[in-house]
Amino acid sequence: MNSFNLLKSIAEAHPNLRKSEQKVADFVLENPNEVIHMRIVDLASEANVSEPTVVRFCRALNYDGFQDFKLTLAQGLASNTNFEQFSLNSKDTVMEFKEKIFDSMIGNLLNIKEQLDTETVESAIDSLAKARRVEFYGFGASAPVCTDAAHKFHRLKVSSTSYSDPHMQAISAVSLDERDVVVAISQTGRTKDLLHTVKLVKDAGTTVISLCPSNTPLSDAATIPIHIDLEEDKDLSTLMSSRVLHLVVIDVLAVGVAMKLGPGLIDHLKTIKRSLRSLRQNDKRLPLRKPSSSEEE
Amino acid sequence: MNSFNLLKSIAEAHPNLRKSEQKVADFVLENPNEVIHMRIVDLASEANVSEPTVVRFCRALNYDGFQDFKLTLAQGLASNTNFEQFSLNSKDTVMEFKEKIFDSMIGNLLNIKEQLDTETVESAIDSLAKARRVEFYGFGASAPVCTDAAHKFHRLKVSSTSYSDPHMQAISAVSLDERDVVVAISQTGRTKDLLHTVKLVKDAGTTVISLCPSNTPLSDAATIPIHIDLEEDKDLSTLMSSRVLHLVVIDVLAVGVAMKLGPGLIDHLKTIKRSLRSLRQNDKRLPLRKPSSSEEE
DNA sequence: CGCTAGGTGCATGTTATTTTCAAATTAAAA
DNA sequence: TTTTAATTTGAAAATAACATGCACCTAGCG
Repeated sequence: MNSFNLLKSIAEAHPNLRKSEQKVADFVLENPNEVIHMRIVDLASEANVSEPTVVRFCRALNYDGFQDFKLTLAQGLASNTNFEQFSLNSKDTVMEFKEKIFDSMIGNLLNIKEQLDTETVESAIDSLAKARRVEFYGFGASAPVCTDAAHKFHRLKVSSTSYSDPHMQAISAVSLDERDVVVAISQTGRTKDLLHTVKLVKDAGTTVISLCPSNTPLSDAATIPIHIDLEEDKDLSTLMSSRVLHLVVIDVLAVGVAMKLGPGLIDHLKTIKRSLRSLRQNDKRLPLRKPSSSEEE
Repeated sequence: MNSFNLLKSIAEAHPNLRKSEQKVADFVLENPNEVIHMRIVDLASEANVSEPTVVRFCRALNYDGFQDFKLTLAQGLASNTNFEQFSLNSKDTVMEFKEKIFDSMIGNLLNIKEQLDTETVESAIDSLAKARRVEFYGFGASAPVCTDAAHKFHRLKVSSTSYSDPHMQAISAVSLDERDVVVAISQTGRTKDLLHTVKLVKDAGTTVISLCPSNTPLSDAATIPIHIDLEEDKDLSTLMSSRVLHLVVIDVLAVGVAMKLGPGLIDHLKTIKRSLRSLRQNDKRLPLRKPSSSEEE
């Protein structure tokens, strides 16, 4: 992902560059799309510097040379289909904010994909796979995430429930012990009631996996903290993205558990849909549909 | 997007190429990521052909020369970070399936972003903005989506509820009329109970927005059908993606409604978090945190 | 069997990139 | 202010990469 931020990193490095190198930097920042088709001579003359300076500029940014730089730039521009944070203007058309919302979602997914620590996820999967019971706790916007998670783990034949009521959580919490696992989900990592419940279950020796930003009370309290750090909230981005990110991370956990418990289970996720088929309405006039491409509602 | 299909187009052109050019093609197809950092000499020797052949190969594919080809290839690879459908092998490492799950999610988002019909979305937003009450109906995996949606619309001061119990749906359904809107969410578009409820509310003149695949009974029954068609289910992809896609589409609707009801509401989505602050735990030893970057749970 | 056309690689020419080194500029000290 | 050292910059040469012309080879056809 170093290419992803190339332009940004040029801008950052800008002050540390030499005067004539800055000229190059300026030109590149202004016309990145031209640059990738330019030869070093062209770029040098356009930026009013000599060719060696261009090379030095590339080296200063830790590239092997001009070619390497150009290649990386090209990649950056291609991948960088601005999956950036968005900010909504009240005069955006539907088309525009639709794009913005999707792009920012995608950008956040890309970030978390990079960020997600594999080892932490592995140990989370381990403990989930061994658990006697799994409970998901979360409030507000995280409540539906918990429901969904419990639903998913159920299919893996893992005994699981979700609670978004602090009393229910507390009641359930005291019945858990070291054989169980709690997954605490929070966008803030600072919800008092959730922290309270987590303290309860930790006292009983239960493993607590957290899904929340790092350096938060919840993250600190968890046995296995999975950090979900979004970029600073530009507008509504955080609001919308976190729950989706939580869902996707839970998908990763679920698949991991499924694979651990036996390859058959992966199929089990799929086969359940058959038992649900009777709940479905087939098209009346059409011949029988091809094996449905869908699954449980 | 011509770069997007570069590898594919090489494969297509393959039979039309000369024998030695095919050797080049084969090598490129097998090691695209190496190629972009190779010099023409390396590629030539790796593919066991001469350098001119490599150039001819590039020309045959309508590029100016080797450089041009390499650049385009690099771009293609960058954008094309195979956001393709995945298929899980039971021997995948955590790292591997993590990537697969995220990539397939991103791929699906990109697809739906393209696919989502702006006009349909606009009219959905219109009716939602005018509605007296909005109700979200869905079962199984779609139930949490409904809860989340209701939650979100609540913040827009739109009176909304979600039901994932067929009886509750039916009871509530008969109380609606043409001033109300129902959003029916389904991954299959064929859930009998949901179809039944939809029939009830349609009889009362209520607008029904559906989120489900096209050409399904639900989609046909809806007043405003929003089509969510995923690629044929490769493994678990559909299973995991649809609910996330539904959530994101609902985000789009919610933002649209917020913008329609008045720009203040966009802020309202954000300001609610203040009222929730008291539910949070601040770090005990640290000075007061900077204005929290988070929001309601 | 020989001829022709298309395909291939060698060797060379051309162009682009990198390095070297000296000039110039700037900063620092006297 | 002048001198000196250090850093920055560009000119030119060297190197490496790429493209092209041409000759050779192979295969297909008469």
